[in-house]
Amino acid sequence: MPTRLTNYFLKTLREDPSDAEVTSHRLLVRAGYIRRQAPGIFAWLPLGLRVKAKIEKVVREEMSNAGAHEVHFPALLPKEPYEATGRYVDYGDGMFRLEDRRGVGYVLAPTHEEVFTLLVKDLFSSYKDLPLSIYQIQDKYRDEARPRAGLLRGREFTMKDAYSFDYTDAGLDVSYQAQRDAYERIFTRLGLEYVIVKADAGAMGGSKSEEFLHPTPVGEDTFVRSAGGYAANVEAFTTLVPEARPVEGLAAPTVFDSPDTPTIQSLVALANAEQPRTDGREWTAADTLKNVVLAITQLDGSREIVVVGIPGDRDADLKRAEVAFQPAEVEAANEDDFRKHPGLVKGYIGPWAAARPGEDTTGTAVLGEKSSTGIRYLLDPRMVTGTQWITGANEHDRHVFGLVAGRDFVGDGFVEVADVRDGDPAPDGSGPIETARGMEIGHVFQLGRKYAEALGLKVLDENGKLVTVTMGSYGIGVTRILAIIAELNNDEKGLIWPPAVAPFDVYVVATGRDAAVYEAAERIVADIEASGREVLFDDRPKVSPGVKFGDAELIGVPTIVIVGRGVADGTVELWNRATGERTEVGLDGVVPAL
RNA sequence: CGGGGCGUAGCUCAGCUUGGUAGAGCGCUCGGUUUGGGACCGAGAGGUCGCAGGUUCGAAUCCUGUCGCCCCGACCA
Repeated sequence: MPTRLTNYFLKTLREDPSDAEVTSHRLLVRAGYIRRQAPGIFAWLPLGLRVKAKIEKVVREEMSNAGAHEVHFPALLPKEPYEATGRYVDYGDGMFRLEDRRGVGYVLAPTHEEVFTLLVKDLFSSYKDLPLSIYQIQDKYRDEARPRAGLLRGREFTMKDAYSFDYTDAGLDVSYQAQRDAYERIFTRLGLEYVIVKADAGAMGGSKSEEFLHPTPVGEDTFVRSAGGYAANVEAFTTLVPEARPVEGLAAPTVFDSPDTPTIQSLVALANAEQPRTDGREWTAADTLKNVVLAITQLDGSREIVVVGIPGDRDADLKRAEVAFQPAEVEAANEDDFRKHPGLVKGYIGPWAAARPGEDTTGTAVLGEKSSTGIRYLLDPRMVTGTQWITGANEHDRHVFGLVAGRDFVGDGFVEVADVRDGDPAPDGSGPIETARGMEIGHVFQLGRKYAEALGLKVLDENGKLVTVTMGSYGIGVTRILAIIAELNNDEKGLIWPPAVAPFDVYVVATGRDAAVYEAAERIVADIEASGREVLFDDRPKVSPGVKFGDAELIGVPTIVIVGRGVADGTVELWNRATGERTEVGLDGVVPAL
């Protein structure tokens, strides 16, 4: 049966909804695909549900090709499994938690690793049962601090999440690769440009992780790539570490007066005036060591002050810092923190100080484990042994020249906190990188044994030994993909769906009030349906042609058939929504022309 | 959580500065005309002006509080 507009649940809006800003949100609401229920939560209307189903169909076919089997879990789950893996706490405010009438705790699942693991544990106990890949397409819940941009970042969203179970690392590699390949096929079929980047495993835990990012200026992720093929999320980017250099023969550090040097620039200018280099080049900000004081708050609420040393020409990137210190929260130290640590002379912080302030050039460590302050000191990876730096002398209006890493100061370790720039070298030697923005549309993880360990998922191997299963988890944001496709395919008149995901194949418009037109339209609709295509039929009487054409364009079905004044001459028009091209065909010529 | 904006009819908004008991366009209902680009005429239905308190003879309008929504930032697998 054709879907007729006279009895469809659809109402288009003439004006943009006032609460929608981004294009996809605006058009999906205006064209009657979705309706907002609460911030970041949407109802799906018949048209929207159809598009969602088309995307899910592609995902299901490729999951099947990858050997994964579909299951379905509740979204409402007991909290215990999440407590067992620590995520009940680790997830923080991002997880919806609730209680039943007896006070028993539940969660609305943000992802389903725990319950998939427990289900496999329930049923499988032998290596002969593995490998196994199972998935579901289910709504996920995350209490986002600020949902925005309609479907692009909601609190409820549909996700395909797959999980693989292996008993060897090699097996996990194979399962991981199968999902990764499936993702490439899915995004290709959906016509979505993507970049696969090295990612940070984040709260999911585990080791190897890659993200599929759709490059777009409005994306929330920054990633880097080199011409030589390196690609990584900026949070997972690692610095190319220079070779250590010999310390022998390097001059001792010298302390100098440096009044009125509140900025790195003013310090560099002073350095060039006071102690110009002898090798012909000038001092630059990259020769200075900037010591940034961070406050790290662990999940249990304890607060620690950490100093990170980075090249003076760079800023600390708090997102990268969050990754480096996760799951702790990171912020810049406040005045209170400085009061509690008088050993840090604000504005003149350095890892080293002259033994007798204001005088000699023998010194002592100020930062790091065996230092006077005992404050943890982490260094940028570029600060290898033998590099020399200009930095604060821990005295007001005093700096120090020629402080040698590995000799005058030693960090408690290295940390990737400095910001990443266009032109930085890729860590694999594939050349300079450039940065770009992207929106995460898929993520593949090798979880390893974290979840199986925590929940006790073990199987007997060939030797009768109990081994812990190793897992992968693989997510695709179905509703986010839908929004991105809408974002990419539209014009000032409305949506323009790619055929693979369009809610219908053909949109038939009957115009005029001649009964013969409607009879002809009925026959054409029946013909098209008989050819196996889905038809949305605008059979509304008493609606003017302008309204009908406007709705057809807004809704965005790829092919529109106009049955109207041409019927008298035995013709109708085929209208290509994407190109705007219209062609006349005979009444019986519609199906062959499609 | 910080900054900004907004809550008035189903939708998009005006009215608020200067207090006098609520409007427009679209949509909806009925009758008629119209039918290839969001038609027209006529008659209607529809609103505790987010909520609570206060000032006042009188509050959509002024004051206080509160709730909600949107945007930017922080945050976010």
